[in-house]
Amino acid sequence: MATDSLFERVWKVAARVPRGRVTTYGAIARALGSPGAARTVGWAMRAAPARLKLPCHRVITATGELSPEDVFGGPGVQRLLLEDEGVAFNAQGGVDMKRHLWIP
DNA sequence: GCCGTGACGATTC
DNA sequence: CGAATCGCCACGG
Repeated sequence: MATDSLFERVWKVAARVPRGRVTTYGAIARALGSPGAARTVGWAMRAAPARLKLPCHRVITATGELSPEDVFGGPGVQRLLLEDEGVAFNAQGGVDMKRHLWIP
């Protein structure tokens, strides 16, 4: 363990995201000291082992857009999970980051 | 050590 | 306003 890779750091931060809140890839990357590694953060999420139980559904893009639904096992799954936690959505189908954006 | 790839981000057209 | 493009960084082969 102790793999100092960015991946593990991302997983650690993502696991700290409180319920009912969401964070962005760029925010995590920036918290890790790599503001331009937003893509790498998303990549880490995709490679995140399910056994970590990471609330990846709470990690969205800076525009409030959610991740590919296919990855969550079905369309609207991520949105349902967030709604269940009390997260509000815009008419555009995006998360209301102004109220739920959480930064490590 | 180089190339390709990718749950992004911001800018430009 | 919507779509397209470039740029960013890190990992795997």
